[in-house]
Amino acid sequence: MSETKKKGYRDTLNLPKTSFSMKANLVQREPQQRKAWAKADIYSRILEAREGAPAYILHDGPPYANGDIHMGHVINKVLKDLVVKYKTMKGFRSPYVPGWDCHGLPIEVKVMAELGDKAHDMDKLQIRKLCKKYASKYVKLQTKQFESLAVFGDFKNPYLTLKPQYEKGILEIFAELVGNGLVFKQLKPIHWSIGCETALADAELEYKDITSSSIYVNFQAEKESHAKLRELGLMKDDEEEAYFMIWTTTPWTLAANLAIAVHPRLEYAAYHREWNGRKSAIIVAVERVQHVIGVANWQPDLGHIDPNHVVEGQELEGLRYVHPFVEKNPTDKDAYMVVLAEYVTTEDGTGLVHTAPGHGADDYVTGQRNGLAVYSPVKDDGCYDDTVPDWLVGKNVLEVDPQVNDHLRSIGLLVSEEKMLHSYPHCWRSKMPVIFRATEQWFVGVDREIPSAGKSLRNLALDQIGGVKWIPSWGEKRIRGMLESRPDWCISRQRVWGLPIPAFTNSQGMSLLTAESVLAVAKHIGQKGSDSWFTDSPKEILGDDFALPEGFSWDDLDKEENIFDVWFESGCSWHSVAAKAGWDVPVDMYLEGSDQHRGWFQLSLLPALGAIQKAPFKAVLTHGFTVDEKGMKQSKSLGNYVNAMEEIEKYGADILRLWVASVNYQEDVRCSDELIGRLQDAYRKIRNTLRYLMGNLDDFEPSMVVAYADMPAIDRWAMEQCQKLITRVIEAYDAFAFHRAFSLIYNFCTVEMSSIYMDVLKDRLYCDAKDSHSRRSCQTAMQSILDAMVRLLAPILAHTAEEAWAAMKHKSQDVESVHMALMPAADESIDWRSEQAKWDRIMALRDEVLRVLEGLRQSQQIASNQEAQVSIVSDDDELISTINDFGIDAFAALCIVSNVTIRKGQASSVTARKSDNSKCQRCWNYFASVGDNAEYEDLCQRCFEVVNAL
RNA sequence: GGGCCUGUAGCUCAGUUGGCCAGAGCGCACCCCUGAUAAGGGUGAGGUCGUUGGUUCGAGACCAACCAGGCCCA
Repeated sequence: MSETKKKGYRDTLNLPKTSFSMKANLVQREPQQRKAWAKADIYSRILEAREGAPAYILHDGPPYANGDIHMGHVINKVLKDLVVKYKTMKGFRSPYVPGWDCHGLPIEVKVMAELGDKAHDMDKLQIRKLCKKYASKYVKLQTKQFESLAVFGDFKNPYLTLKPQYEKGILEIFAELVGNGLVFKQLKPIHWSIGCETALADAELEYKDITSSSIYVNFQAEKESHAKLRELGLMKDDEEEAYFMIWTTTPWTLAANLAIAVHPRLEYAAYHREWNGRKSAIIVAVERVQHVIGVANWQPDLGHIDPNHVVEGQELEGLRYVHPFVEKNPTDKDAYMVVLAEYVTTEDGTGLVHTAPGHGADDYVTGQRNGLAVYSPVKDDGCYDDTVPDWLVGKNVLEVDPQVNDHLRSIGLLVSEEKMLHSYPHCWRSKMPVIFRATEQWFVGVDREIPSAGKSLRNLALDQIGGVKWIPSWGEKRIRGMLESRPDWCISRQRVWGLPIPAFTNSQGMSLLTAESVLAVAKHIGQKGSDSWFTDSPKEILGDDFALPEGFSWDDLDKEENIFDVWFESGCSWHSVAAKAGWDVPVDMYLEGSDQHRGWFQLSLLPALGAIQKAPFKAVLTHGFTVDEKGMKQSKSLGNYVNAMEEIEKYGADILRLWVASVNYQEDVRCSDELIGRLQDAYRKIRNTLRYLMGNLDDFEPSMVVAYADMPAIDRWAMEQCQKLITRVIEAYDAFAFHRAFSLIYNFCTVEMSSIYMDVLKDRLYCDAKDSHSRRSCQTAMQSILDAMVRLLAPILAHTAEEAWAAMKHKSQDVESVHMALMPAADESIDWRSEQAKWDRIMALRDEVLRVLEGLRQSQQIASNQEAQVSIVSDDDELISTINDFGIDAFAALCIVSNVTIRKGQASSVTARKSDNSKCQRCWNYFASVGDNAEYEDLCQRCFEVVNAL
């Protein structure tokens, strides 16, 4: 036999042939695909294809229009796109309108920083114009970046919170809240950013560790309270001076101290001490005495408490003290007395809490309860006003602690000073520590009853979140906790880049803010945009025909200078976007990172409940954050930051999409270049599986289909596995468990297809006659599997599935894009469930055979499995009949060996050895029939027949 | 400090209401094929199930504490 003749048989084989290349070249190929999609306006075409179909609305939460996208955006947008693409393929009309949050501090701060000193010469409108330009720039940039991930959506008409029509929608909702009596103005301590000179929302705070001055200060009891103190046994001696000792980490707030709070049921006592000839009785909580002695560094033998004179806090109520350095009460209300508060603890401090109602949330509540003023002697810039002692006037409160401490020390009231490291809120933009400061702010009250609902916002929210589907389910617990404890929503900001709060005031300080006035403003701003608030007169804004309420006149009307919290703006998107697009509210799904329980989810819920008494969403899906490969927070400064665009440009969008689909997004997602790069292996396996299927279907036509019942058993097995795959993957998609869908498909490619079916099939596909029943049978199975797989993969591998769909010669549906196709449905007539046990036995025996063959290979007795013949002895009748039913030759083919025998015996065993037969030079099997035909003595009978017929 | 969440092989994931020696795929090591070839196949080695207690006849699964990490808040 000459070499040339040997090689000659190659041409008689049916080898794979396909235009679907093995190399993906994603980085080059994907942009072309996207260009083609854009040209065909795929997004619109898909929606047209679903005209009249039931809707599934995933309403986009607007990212902030600032900076390049990061891995968090990638996860978020890809997950959204997976949902939309899947629901579309399930037959829903699923429009996706992306949005951007365009107003707000980050942009304004950035613009101001870029302007530097020039900012002083510019008016609000000029600055707003630059802000708009800035936001628009990033909307454009991020649009490109999102589109490069193959996210399908109406990127030509996104929703932007700065658009007049969007702004109008916000004001319409605001009008509802005003009409329901939920909006009010109040002097209240709020988080104030000195750096940005504005109030901050909770969501705008970042907690960082800082070192503060922790001081213990004696407040001297007033003389008029001595009698009561003696009565309580807290003062014993006429020569004694009595003190209340407080502890604070914000010495600068002492200037605004108006009271001392004690817990009504905690025990307090006087610590009697004599030092330098002076006697003092220092009142502290009993539990804190030892601690105080420690920090004050007092010699224990110089003092004591009297265990017979321990009193409850409530007995101290009303006792008065002298402010350590403010000579005269600067407020018009009572001050400088002991009050009661439940929140006082003995975890730290002295059990007596310095209370400044203008500088703390708890303090404010306590102050209100006790008739104290909301005194906040700090100006916008963080400096004291002139109501404080001269030595403090004009000083910056963030720098003044040492001076306050020195002063207290000089007058002998500072007991102890130490440094303490603790977590403290900072402004997310200026990065400076935030202070609590009382200012006039607009609020949405969460505990005010809505007349039509008979419930407060808080109660409505708590009632309704149970009706929302939270994915994962603990989302409900999380938002419930937040709703239970959240304060009134401070919606005003003292900045320029945003939507103005549409209120007017007159010179008497009366506010004009009614549902009607807000709607009038809404109409104006809807036409002219929010810039018009700054340019137009109240009359122009409200309209000539607006009837001013009593007490107001056109010549005495000023426009409010505050703008809305951006969260209020984005929180109205369900109305400004969803409702206005004609979608049913509540929409089907909101999908964001888990931080949005406090952010967008909650701050969309509240306006919706306030306006329409309904939650804006039926389901809320949350995902975790990206962390580095060790599970640590990612940050640029730590150097564990993954640049999203670099990853996309390096690997291609489908790899990133595959990565997103492969991880369990409910937890934090570990992310690094290496981790993403590993998905290339999975991608290649999947791609090659598709390629192999396509390669062997080149000559297959729908007319050649073989009925399931007429198929050889192994083909039926493949069909069964395919139905199982479809069933499981659809289940996974329906549960939004994309990582399960991924792993099912990937394992199917690796095990059922590559390792088993496609390997086993080679002999039939390549060597059987081209149009033989056996070949057409497995091609039928392969066609069916390919068609199902491409569609199951389409939401994830958006580009690759499209490429495959285009390369397929035949497909189940006549649609131009795989993304318009419908998801496959399992064929219920194929009962894979009851066949499973049988196949498990067969495959287990196959595994055993393969192990034995590996032994032969290791000892160099065989190279390929085809060289072997196998003998199986079993004591298991059921197994023997299972194999015989399957067919002993079919089982040999399944193991890719040339011959298998099976017989009953006492002890079970699998043995193998090199075949006695000669090798067929065409199919490489070692069959007994090789040499039977004189014309082709190097062929087996099957190959002889095939070759002879050519 | 509080609320919510997470911690199973190097990686990504399974482990139903507690019950046989803890699974898969990838990766890795070794081997084979060269008619899926910048492919394909086989075998194998990898785990104190974060730690420590407890409940139970029996716990990766239940409880507690702790450790590590994340988000949100104070």
